[in-house]
Amino acid sequence: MNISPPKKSESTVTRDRLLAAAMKVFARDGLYRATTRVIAEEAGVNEVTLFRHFQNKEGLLAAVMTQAVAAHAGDHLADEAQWTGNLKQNLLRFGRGFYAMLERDEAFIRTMVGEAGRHPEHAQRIILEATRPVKARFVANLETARKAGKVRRGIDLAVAADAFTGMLFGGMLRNTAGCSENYSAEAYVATCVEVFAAGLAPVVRA
Amino acid sequence: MNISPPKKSESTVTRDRLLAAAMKVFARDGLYRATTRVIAEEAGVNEVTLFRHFQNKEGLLAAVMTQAVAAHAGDHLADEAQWTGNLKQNLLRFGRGFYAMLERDEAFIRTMVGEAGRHPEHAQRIILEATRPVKARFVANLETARKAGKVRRGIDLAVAADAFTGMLFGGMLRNTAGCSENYSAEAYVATCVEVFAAGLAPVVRA
DNA sequence: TACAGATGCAAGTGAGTGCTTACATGTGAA
DNA sequence: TTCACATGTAAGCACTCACTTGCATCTGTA
Repeated sequence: MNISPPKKSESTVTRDRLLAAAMKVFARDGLYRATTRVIAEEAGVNEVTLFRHFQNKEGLLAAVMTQAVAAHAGDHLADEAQWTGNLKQNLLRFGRGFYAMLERDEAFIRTMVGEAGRHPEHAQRIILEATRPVKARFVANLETARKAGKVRRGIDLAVAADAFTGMLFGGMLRNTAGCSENYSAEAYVATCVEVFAAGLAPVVRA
Repeated sequence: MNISPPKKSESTVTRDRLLAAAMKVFARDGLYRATTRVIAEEAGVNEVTLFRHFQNKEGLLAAVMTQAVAAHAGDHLADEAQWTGNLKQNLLRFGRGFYAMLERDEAFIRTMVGEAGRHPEHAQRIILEATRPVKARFVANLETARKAGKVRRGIDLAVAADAFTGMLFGGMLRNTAGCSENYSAEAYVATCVEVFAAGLAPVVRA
């Protein structure tokens, strides 16, 4: 019953290689199809070592989630632009960056979406925690823009922010599935920004 | 090797019950977790009968996909409104209906999204075929609105249509995962419509 | 009644899959 | 050298799953 777990000064490098491999295989094969044997092989590590580190597959998954949150939470925080300037330009820059991030993590995101119904606790936590800082900053930027008179009143900016990211999200899923007809991802993002920016713009009184 | 496949005048009722059960179980448990045993049990049919009808699990999946397309393709075609009137109102009605449809099929949609990377051919076909008529009609409606002067120029309406549905799509995934903070689905749809309608509205020249 | 096609039932096969056990090897610190 | 710790190797256990086989039963039609 006792698996002699590595307690102190454990080899972090092996652990990290297992986590990276698990992340890759989970994303590629899905949470269920992914086998501990393949993950261990991918990590260049013996399968038994995997169990010694993470007890079981569930534990590995949990660790991957935690690490994924930590890995992506810092994304796009280097966004130091003043949103008092051209709203459309700012939205375009943010939108492109956000879309690129979505596209980069497509495989993992897909498994998360698919498995969210089966692992609500895990999925919800990872999505919320991974999204929160980006969203908070985005909303703050939109508020800055509003204070500068670039955004009209009467719109809940938190919801609008989710609408914008949701738009990019839905588009990424469609595009990467090859279900977009005759236009590029860049064109999609540009149109999203075009419409969204105009949708937020203050009403011009004639 | 020969499984004596039912050839003529096969019992369609058994087949349909298997398809319905498969749809349900695939959506609930995911394409991989779903087992032929459970599907057969859910259909109130012997497992062997399942194989006699569909040869193997893959064949069952293909049949489910085909049927799903047929089942949903006719959705929302009863949209006879003239889009020459109030754009926001029309968008709101369409948006609500579309969102409701997404919400109704959430489980199945999630598995499709998750599995799209693993079954590109199937997924792509089903998404395209299931989406095309709704999208075509929506785009046509937007064009009608534009001809009536309710929509500005300079926007590719096909892309904009995808942006709008993508926005609802992304929002549905977020909402149903419990990752939306402090607002309802209805509020989300309303905000989407508000922003999108304003984004399409002709520019008012001062 | 006779027959064929659709279904049920019981049992089994072979291939994974998560996880365990027992034992051997390498390595760095005391 | 010694010893603890991390890892490797080999084997296996219990279980599930897709899929098969052989035979019995029912039901509608000719």
